[in-house]
Amino acid sequence: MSPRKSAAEARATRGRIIDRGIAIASVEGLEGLTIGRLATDLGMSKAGVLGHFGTKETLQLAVLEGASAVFVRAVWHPAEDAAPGLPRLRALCEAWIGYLEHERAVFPGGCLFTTASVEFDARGGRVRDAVARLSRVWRRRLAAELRQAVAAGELPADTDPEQVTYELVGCYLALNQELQLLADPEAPARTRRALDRLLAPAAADHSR
Amino acid sequence: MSPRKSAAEARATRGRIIDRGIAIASVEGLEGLTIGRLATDLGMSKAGVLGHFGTKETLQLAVLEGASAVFVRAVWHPAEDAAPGLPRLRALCEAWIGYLEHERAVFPGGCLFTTASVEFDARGGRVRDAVARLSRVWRRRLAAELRQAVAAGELPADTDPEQVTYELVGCYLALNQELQLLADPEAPARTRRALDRLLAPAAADHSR
DNA sequence: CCTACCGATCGGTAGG
DNA sequence: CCTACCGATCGGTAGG
Repeated sequence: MSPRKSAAEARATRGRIIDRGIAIASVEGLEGLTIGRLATDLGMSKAGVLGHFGTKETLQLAVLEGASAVFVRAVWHPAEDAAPGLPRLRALCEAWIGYLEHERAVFPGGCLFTTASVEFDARGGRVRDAVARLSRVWRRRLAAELRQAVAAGELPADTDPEQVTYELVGCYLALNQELQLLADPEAPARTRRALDRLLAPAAADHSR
Repeated sequence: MSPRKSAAEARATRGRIIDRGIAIASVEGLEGLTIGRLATDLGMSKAGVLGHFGTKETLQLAVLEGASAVFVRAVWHPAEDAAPGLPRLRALCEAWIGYLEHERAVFPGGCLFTTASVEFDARGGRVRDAVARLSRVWRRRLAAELRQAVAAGELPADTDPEQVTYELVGCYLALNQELQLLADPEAPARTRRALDRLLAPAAADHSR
């Protein structure tokens, strides 16, 4: 017997559903993502789409997980080769700008985490919990890298990692808004200027 | 004949619809705001609700306008008495924090403009245009006040008003996220620390 | 993976 | 402002 193709094919179909779901949810939100729309886009029946997930909530969680993988690939992986501390922080922040500016094919409506964060921030449920968890994980990553930069003497000793993390997140929320809502081409340059100040090396601290 | 009450009553009903609509849209978004939900909440029929607006889009625009009036009353009016320039900027920013932190009765799901901005940033149409316009008006207000503070020598002469406006907006987007999604009680304090740096008086520029 | 179907709800209209 | 209704679409199920 040749190996059954159905299991691998099912996995491939599931991947196609998730990729399309990410694109739709980026524009319409995770609630605006409907099973009927997915089925039409993919040339499938609604039951065929839903069969892979069972419920819409499970589909939403799978789409969120898929988007997380995209974020890791686009922002985290390119920075992994940089030295820990400030060099890696700068690499992460530059990749983060590129992710918001250029991943239009994957996220035509902008960063799905920003969309989902605002969409679910006043609700309960597993999707909201997953969004909050991903947000906390990313903030902890940034704070850990900031602590390492402080310990290495690359950032001023009185730097508050949580404070800088908060300001970094704010910069990227503003960048997403200027790119998506206001279509302002100067937004990436403004983000880089803000980063230059937030991540100014310790040696330059008293000179500005 | 006594003056007809119906016109005044109709206006009062319209106001009740908008107030309830703001609260619902703050949680569910302007698309998630449905005429049926509004009718149920207000003990009216769907046709009775829709009759005041004609279409859902007009209802959404009216709710947005109502939210704008709330924002002006909560953030702009309290700062009007402050002196132009840096004092008014600081008053605006402090009222802005209070607006996000305490207006839970009006906006149980957080700032409606943040919600609507993300919800419509990948769409076309009149609602998206209105959201973008309100966002631009507020940014211009902040930039004008910043220019005045620079001209008065209250902020360093090399301050870029658009740059600081961008960073201010980012701070408040991050504050909204930390309050709504992460329920972090330290968020207002972090915002104030960021403001102290962004709006540091010119005289203190070389001392930090 | 499909067809065929379910009750609920959507925005909106007719007519009063 | 109401009742009564429209076609479309929602998430989900039965049965294959």
